[in-house]
Amino acid sequence: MGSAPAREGPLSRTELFDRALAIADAEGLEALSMRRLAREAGVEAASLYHHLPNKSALLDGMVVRMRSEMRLPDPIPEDWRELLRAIFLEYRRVLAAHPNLMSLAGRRVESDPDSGLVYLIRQGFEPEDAVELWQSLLAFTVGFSVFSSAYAEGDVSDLPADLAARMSEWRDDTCRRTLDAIIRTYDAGRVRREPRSRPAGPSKPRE
Amino acid sequence: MGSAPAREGPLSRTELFDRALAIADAEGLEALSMRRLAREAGVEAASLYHHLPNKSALLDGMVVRMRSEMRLPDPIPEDWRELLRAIFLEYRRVLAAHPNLMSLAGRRVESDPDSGLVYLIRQGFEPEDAVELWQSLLAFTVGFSVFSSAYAEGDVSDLPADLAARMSEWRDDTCRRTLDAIIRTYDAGRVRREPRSRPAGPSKPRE
DNA sequence: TGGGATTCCCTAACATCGTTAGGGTAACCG
DNA sequence: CGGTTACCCTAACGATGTTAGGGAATCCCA
Repeated sequence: MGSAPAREGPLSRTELFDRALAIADAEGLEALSMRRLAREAGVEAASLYHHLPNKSALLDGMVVRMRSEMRLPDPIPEDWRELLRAIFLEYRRVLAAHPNLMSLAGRRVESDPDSGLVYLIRQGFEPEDAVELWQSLLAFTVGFSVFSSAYAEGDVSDLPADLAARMSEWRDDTCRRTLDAIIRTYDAGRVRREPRSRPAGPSKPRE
Repeated sequence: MGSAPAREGPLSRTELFDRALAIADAEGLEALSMRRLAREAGVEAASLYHHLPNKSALLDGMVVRMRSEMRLPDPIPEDWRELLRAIFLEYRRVLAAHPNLMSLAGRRVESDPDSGLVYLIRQGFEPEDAVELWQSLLAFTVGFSVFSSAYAEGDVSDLPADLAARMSEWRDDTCRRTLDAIIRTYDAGRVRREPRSRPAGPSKPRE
């Protein structure tokens, strides 16, 4: 695995994050040690501590680095429901692309991408509703991604064999279907401030 | 912290799981080492390996032990929607009671409590729908619990202060509200096999 | 009843881990 | 020119999971 044992310039934090991510992707999180990362970077382990306070900061950086891989469709969808779906399906895609990082998925880290939140509010959501919707989508997406990664794939108990098999598949369809369910329900149940865009059916009041 | 340094009988796996859970609850997962557990059990570290193949098996056992704390209301709710809600709210309660185990919450382990699945099917769910509903509820519940635990509570970026504050609260209301949203949507959208119980509105076919 | 096998614990040790202390060299800046 | 900083080094500390090998007690069967 490419590691030039002779360096020229000094290291940078982002280089370390990249290399760490590569190691974890290729061989799992438990293969990522400070010594291993140092070797890969052509440096001794102790030198890393001039760039990082500790290993936890390294993991944080990897999570941020991973999230930065999110890409949204170029003409951003006009309909906010579609946008939300795009955001969280994309989040799932990125998480699924790094299954070895799944155990870090719940790790909260500075500058979460919640600028989408203010967008929701600008779309006429009451802040309370917007927060609940955002939290729900985030929780579901992360949870679903964790389960769909092979992260400790145990046997599925003593169900009828076909059910057991189906139960260990975590399909994109299911994820999308439930994301839609959450979005639509919160759309229908929210307190409107400024009416907006399309018909959207009779908004039956919540409860 | 109760640890009788002198043993009489031999250890049992369940005793080890109990003690391990106690340690993790009290001082966090990183305080739980094989040596520490051994000391707590009045035994030397190597002896543990006569009862457990490795530490991973210990963690598995702790997860099972934790799940066994789930209790359902004694007269089991007749309405299956209410039952589902009870099951997953209870799961959340148990998870929240062991915040230090949150990073293990995604760990799949033998004999998951999916006997509820066959119950759903017996209630007239198509197996496909039942699996998707179960997976969705499970994913959301675990995800929400992970986020609501303080598991690495970072700053909440640069939102307006009130929003940021609200965003780091993960309320039971929200959990229940979204669980209901998922349950209701799958109820309305499912393919019925034997008609059952209440009116429930026109079942518009999925997609 | 005797004796081998099994159960259960021990002491020691291995490699590896995150992290810190302290020193050296080169570059930069006044 | 001289001091400070940036960056890397070697060496070591304490702790981790795990294995090897041995010893005592207990059980089971001839």
